[in-house]
Amino acid sequence: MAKQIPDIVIGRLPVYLRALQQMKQEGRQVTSSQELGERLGISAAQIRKDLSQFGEFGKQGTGYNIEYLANQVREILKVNRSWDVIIVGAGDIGRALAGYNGFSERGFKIRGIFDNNASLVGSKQGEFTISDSKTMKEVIQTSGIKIAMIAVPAGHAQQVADQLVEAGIRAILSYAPVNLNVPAGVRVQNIDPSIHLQRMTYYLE
Amino acid sequence: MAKQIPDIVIGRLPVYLRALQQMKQEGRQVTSSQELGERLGISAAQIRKDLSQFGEFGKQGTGYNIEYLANQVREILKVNRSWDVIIVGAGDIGRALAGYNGFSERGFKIRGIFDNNASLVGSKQGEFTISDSKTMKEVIQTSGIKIAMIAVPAGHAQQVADQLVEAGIRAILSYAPVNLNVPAGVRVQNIDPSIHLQRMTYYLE
DNA sequence: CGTTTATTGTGCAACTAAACACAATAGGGG
DNA sequence: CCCCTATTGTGTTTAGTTGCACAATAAACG
Repeated sequence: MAKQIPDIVIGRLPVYLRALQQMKQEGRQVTSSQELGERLGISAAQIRKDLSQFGEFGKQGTGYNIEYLANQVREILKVNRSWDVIIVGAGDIGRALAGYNGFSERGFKIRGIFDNNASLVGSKQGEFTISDSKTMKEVIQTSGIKIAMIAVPAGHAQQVADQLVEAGIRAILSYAPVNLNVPAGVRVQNIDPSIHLQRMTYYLE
Repeated sequence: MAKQIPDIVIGRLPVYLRALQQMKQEGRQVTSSQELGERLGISAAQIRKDLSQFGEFGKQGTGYNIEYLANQVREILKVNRSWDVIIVGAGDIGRALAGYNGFSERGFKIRGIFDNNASLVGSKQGEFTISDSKTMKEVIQTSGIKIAMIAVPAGHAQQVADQLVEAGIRAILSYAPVNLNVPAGVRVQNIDPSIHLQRMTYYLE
């Protein structure tokens, strides 16, 4: 088996990719580890070493072709294709996620939004109709969906996560401000604005 | 000067605090590094070592008093008081943030929401009235606000960040999917759902 | 009041990550 | 075609982080 890549390296690749996509949109053709590093506040050596884990993508003296490198990183991250995603919870956050058009160009397609509140089920939310949570499992399994975003109140999140995992979900992005416990093999990422803010207050004043 | 605490340790403290607050709400009085670690998927030794950077908060044989430890962590993170925060951008995300009641019990108070779209200015958003971005600087300076959340389109985020920093903001939580460049002494945290999702797809399939 | 159990705080060892520094070399200019 | 400049990929070194293991000790129990 190939050498195990550190997760911290994987975590930086999406940031590199976002910067490359932006450079491309600016009409740029090539860049260097140094320029990329300056934009991102990361050392050039680290960028080179991260990329070298996966192959040789640059040219000495010249740097990296932006489009080529972006495609290589997409391939590494497996976002050179489109992943189906569902949203659970049609409150403010769920609806904001459903209305966000940034997913498609980054490798994701929203396939549905679910809620267990009967008064919301059936109503339109942008291009989506809110579905009953009871139908979630069937949708996940018939479409083979592997990724879900949880946007339900903290008190329901663990129960929702359990249902999702049981239905076959393998990656969860949770907006609920609680720690989720999931079996090995299921990945979880958390977004909790208070946590992010508290991480900065230590340094203030 | 006291020993420099690693940022990675600071980053775990809010997670510990959230778990402690939850335990308290469950009516619990004491816990141990082991129990906390199991809940959070972190080794007990790491939790003990992290906390030991700041003092001795536990009792051998017994563990930690939950309320006491939570208060100590709040003090370390400087969230044993309330920080004023403003929101810039009154789109879906800005409005969801304005309507979220989770901030107050975690040390933050939303002081205003700003947008430069004249057709939004003046309209009510929950308990807040959307203000014109032109008035932002004055509000920041007269109230001495240090923290802002950016929820504007990617193309405007850098410019908004520049204005905020110039007005005196020292910590920014950005929901815009771009890298912000800020001077030393200003902290930035980014929330970009695509980045979080792309960090997981590597491990799928 | 001694024994047992649980659990902390920490020195040290092991591991992981970042930075340094340089040989190799692509491409441009004369 | 040779020299110069820019820049990669990587071996080595340095720095940072985590885990191990245990002495110290608090509390419970008989």
